[in-house]
Amino acid sequence: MLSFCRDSAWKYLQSTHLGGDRTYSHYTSRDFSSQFGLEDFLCTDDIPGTDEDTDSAVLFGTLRGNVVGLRYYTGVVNNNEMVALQREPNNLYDKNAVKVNNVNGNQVGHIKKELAAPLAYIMDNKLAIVEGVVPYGAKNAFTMPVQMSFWGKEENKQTVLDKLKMHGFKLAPPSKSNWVSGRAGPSYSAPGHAAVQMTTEQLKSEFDKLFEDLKEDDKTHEMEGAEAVGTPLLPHQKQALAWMVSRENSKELPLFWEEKNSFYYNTLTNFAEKERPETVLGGILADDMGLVTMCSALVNLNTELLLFFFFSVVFVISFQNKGLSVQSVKKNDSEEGPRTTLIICPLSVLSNWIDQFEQHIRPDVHLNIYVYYGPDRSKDPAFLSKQDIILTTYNILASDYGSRGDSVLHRLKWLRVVLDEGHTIRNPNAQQTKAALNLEAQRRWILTGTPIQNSLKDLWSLLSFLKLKPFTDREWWHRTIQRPVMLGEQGALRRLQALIKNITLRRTKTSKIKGKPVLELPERKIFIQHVTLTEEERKIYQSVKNEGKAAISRYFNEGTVLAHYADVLGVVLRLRQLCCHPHLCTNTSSSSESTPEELREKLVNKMKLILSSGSDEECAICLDSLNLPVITHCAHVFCKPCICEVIQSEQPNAKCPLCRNELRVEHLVECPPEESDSSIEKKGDREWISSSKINALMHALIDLRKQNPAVKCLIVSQFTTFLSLIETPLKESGFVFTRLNGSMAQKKRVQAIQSFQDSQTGSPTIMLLSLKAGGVGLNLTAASRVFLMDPAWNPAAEDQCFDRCHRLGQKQDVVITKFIVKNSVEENMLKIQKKKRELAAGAFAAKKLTVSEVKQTKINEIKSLIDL
DNA sequence: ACCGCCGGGTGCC
DNA sequence: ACCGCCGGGTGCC
Repeated sequence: MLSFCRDSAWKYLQSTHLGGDRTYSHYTSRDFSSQFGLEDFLCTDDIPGTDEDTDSAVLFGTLRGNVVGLRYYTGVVNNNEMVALQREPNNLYDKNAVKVNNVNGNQVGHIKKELAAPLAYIMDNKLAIVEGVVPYGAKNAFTMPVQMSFWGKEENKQTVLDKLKMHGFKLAPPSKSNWVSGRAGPSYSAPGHAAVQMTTEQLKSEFDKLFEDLKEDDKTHEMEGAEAVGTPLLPHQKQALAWMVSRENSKELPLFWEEKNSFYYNTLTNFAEKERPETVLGGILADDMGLVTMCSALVNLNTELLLFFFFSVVFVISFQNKGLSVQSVKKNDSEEGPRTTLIICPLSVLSNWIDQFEQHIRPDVHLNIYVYYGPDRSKDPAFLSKQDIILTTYNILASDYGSRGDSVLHRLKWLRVVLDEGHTIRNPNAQQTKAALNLEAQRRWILTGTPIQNSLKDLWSLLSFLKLKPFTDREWWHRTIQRPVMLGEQGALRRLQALIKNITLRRTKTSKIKGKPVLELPERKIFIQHVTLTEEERKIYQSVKNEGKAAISRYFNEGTVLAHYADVLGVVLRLRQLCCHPHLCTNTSSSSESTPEELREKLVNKMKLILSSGSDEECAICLDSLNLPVITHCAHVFCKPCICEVIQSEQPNAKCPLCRNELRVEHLVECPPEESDSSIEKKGDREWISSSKINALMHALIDLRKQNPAVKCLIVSQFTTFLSLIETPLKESGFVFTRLNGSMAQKKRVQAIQSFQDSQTGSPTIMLLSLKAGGVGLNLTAASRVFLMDPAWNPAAEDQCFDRCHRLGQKQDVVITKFIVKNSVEENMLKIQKKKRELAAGAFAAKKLTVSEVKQTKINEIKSLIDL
């Protein structure tokens, strides 16, 4: 049965993404490659052995032990209730102490010391995860039994068994009845009622269906927009609105809770308490139309909701009351409780929210909207709590939260917190996630196009944010849902489905309302235009390629390819740059030993290369854009706060999350004060030359202008310096253009977007856009042509970029041109992309890969990239 | 009796 | 704890 774990469906579910673990040491080559934007190309499933992932755990066996000292603690349990075992190394009486807590986190007792001794060793060395259930005797006065399950990696099994044996304990071998079910006890997994395992296909298809259109009445019911909303709502918006309003007014017990003789029981953990578990007022809006329309639609929806609560009347009344006006607002002022909605979004979407509020709220309705952003942001709680809406970004939230967690945003209580692009918080260890989870709010919403990106694990932070008991604690989520689902238990999958259904609204591009598609968009066509390098360009390309090839061949011969990954990717990066323009490739070939100052400079250069390549500006720890980037001696770039936290928590022997090299705070090199403009100018000092790609682009642009001078274009590249180089011929040919970079200040961004979207003659017809400059929300519908100057590793990133103009509001067909250099790494990238797409879309029958096979795949991909 | 046995005091880690 | 364990009291039959 366990062999199931190793097949592909399991892999699919367990994902290649980072997920919830306690240590940083499981960061794998995937994150490593993400520094170079290769994350989706290399198919880097976690390499076993570097991964502390609990999902790869198997059940070693079970053991009956005793909980003692019950009379000293207030925590109570029920028979068959799950309990948590927690190490208490600072216990005065026994450094091996292991606490036993109930689901609510209240201490029930301790594990008897004889057993605690081996347990402490096992837990401290992370040899196994130990989980407990109290089978009976819950009402005992002094001691009670506890049935323990030991889960861990196969290779640790023997150590665990030996350690226990040394202390005279022996695990009962795993048997079906006690491992299949994630449930707490026999009352829920009666023998003979054992869970049915699903086939790979079933599991995959069930998982895909998790977020499919839900046909319940409460989700197809429509609701009219508030009077205060200036624009009429589309049917799917009305639906969503109705659903959201019903969620915010819900009086229902949360899922998996039952009321039983004046107690509230959790059916997953068998936990019971007198206090009613809080109803989750909110949920997840997971419209994948998001990529096209959802920003505007959701903002619209949220405006409604905000207004709805703002006016503090039942929605139905508010739209019946045609005379709704500012007076109603006043009424709210006297009421108790928080009145402010806090919206957190990526910086790239911030201006969209502002725009949308401006566009959709009737001008005579006054809302206090404050953008909590920038160095001068007000930190006056009195002022902030008077706002109706506060907009801020994840980075601001996280940096305010800092290490002490006492920011003004965290001191205030909110009427509502809305997380836009909610998957931003999928990494439980990220500072942004921690900061978001610690906000106090009455109502909580998550907007995301991708609720589960790759893994069930991604869901935990979201549920935790929603304060869905008992999942706020990762252990209960893992024990009751995540692991049982991974193990293919049908009951668990049903529970998960019920849960998702209960709290999410999802419509897809293909969703229909009353037989009509929710959304109709103009066509989108993609053309690939091949570019041939000039002889001179080809010479340079070939020489760099040969040099790189030689180095990589050497690594192959030495068998150290994976160890030299950074260098390999560096070669690939340089080749990609050379396809665009010879000046992009600033040679950073590493030479032998050097002085600390030289080393420092080299590191700074390397960091700048990574930052300016535009290919990826993510920190592998928080998975978000780099905040105060620093580079380690092993040449990996992280947010300073993120890496400092890692170093802090792993003291004294902190290791790089990416390569496990030794790390020290004093070795971190910071990015010197921004001189991006001057560095561009420096490059400008170099005499400008064109390139084949630029020629191809200019040719197309001039042609287009002849046909229709009003057509607007996006010129997209991952390399911001390339965009700078393109500026010169644009100016020469008299194009009016604007530009949007990831690094631009908010004000400038807004300006750039507004001027581009403007339809007046004389407004810019071209926008230079860095591939990842904008989040999902960025609205550039003025453009109907896109020129993608260089292929992205991640086809999804390309699609997301195209969707910035191919979205609601686009009236014309969108034509996309991808420039691809013939006989180059770019063509190989396309091939690999295609292969990957087919693999993802096709049958899910791909065989399980062994460690060596995974490595071989990677090596093959490197080979095919540089024609080895 | 450097034992056994009795029965009171006592009780997590 | 209606247990175990500890350590003091005690001691032929």
